[in-house]
Amino acid sequence: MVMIVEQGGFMYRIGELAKQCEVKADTLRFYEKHGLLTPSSRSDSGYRLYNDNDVERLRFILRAKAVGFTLAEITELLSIELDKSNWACADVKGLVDSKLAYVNERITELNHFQVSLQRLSDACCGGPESAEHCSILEALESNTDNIKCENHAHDHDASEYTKNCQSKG
Amino acid sequence: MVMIVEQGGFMYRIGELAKQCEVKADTLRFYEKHGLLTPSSRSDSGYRLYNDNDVERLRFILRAKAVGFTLAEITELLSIELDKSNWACADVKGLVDSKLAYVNERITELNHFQVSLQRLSDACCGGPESAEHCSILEALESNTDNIKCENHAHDHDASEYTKNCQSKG
DNA sequence: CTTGACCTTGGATTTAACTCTAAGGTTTAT
DNA sequence: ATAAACCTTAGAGTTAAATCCAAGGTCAAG
Ligand SMILES: [Zn+2]
Ligand SMILES: [Zn+2]
Ligand SMILES: [Zn+2]
Ligand SMILES: [Zn+2]
Repeated sequence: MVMIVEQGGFMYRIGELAKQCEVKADTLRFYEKHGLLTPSSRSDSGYRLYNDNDVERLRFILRAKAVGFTLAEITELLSIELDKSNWACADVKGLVDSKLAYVNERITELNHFQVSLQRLSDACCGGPESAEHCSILEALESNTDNIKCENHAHDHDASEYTKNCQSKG
Repeated sequence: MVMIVEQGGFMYRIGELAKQCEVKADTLRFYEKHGLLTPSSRSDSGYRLYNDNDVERLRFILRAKAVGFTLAEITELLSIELDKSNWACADVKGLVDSKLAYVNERITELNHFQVSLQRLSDACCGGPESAEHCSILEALESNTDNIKCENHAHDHDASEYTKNCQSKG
C-alpha cells in the first residue's frame, strides 16, 4: 500500500480507503456524488485522496448505517455534526426517535408475517404426498383466519405432523 | 354498478373489481402484465371482464401478499394451486418455510437496529440545549459500542434525562 | 348531443443504494 | 517496455411493486 503523506497524516486513494473500511470504491464514488463524503483533495492525475478526517467521516456514515439510518437521514446527521452548536439535543434525538418508530412499525409488520407463516407451516405435514389437501393452500383459498390442520389420507404416519396443530390449540 | 351476467355468475369491470377488493385498477393491470391474474374475458369494446373465478384468484393473491409473499413467490404458489395433484405438501411447505426464514432474518436485523437506536435515544436528554455534547453524536463519532450518557452542562434539570441511562445499567 | 365517468394502450417514473459498463488515463513492478 | 492493477468519467442497469401519464375510445344520463 502506498501512503501519500499530507501534513501530519496519511492520504488514501479510493481503493485503499475502500479496502480499509470494507466498502467498494463504487460506493465511495456514490457517496461523493450524493454529497455524503468528498475527498479533501485530488492527486495531480485526478485521483481522489482521502485524509484522516475523511476516514472519520466515512466511519461516521458507516456507523449510522449500521444503526439503520438511510443515506438521506445520514446526510441530516452529518449536517448537524458539522455545526453542532446550532442544533439542539432535541433535534438529534428527534431523528433517532422517528427512526425508532419506523423500525418498530416494520418489526410489527414482520411479526405479523412471522406469526401467519408459522401457523401455515405448522398446519402442513411437509411430506411427499399430493398437495391436493394441503392446509396451506386451503388457507390461502379461504377467507377465514382459521387454519385447519391437515387430516388427509396421507400414506405416512399421521402422528408426526398432527402434533404441531394440536400443540398450538 | 352494472353487472354483466355470465353463465350463472357476475362479471366485473376492472374498476368494480378494484373497488370490491380495495386495490387500484392500475394494480390489476400490473398483475395481468405479470401473469398473476388475467380476466377471463373482454367486452366487445375491449374492457376487461372478471368472473367469480378471477375474483377468487385475486383474493388468493391478496391473502398471500398479506402473509408476506412477494409477487414472484405468489406466482409459484398459483402455479401449484392450479395443479395441486402434481405437487407435494413438501413443495408448498418449502415455500412457506423459506419465506419464514427470510422474515426471521429481517426481524433479527431490525431488532439490532431497534436495540441500537433505543440505546442512543436513552442516552440523549432530548432537550433544547446545544448538541455540542450530545451522546448520540458522540456515539456515532467513536468506534466503541459503549454509549456514554450525557453529563453536559445543560441548563435544565439533569434528573429528568439521566434516569434513562442509569436504569439501563 | 354533450358531459363525465370509465375504459384502453404503451411507456415513463418512483424509491434506495448501489452496481456495472465502456473507454480511456496512471502507476508500479518486472 | 509492457503488463497488471489501479484510477477517471458519464451514464445505464438492478430490484419490487406499483403508480402515473398521455392520447384516445366507450357508455349511460339528462
Ligand atoms: Zn400434507
Ligand atoms: Zn400441506
Ligand atoms: Zn442533551
Ligand atoms: Zn443529546
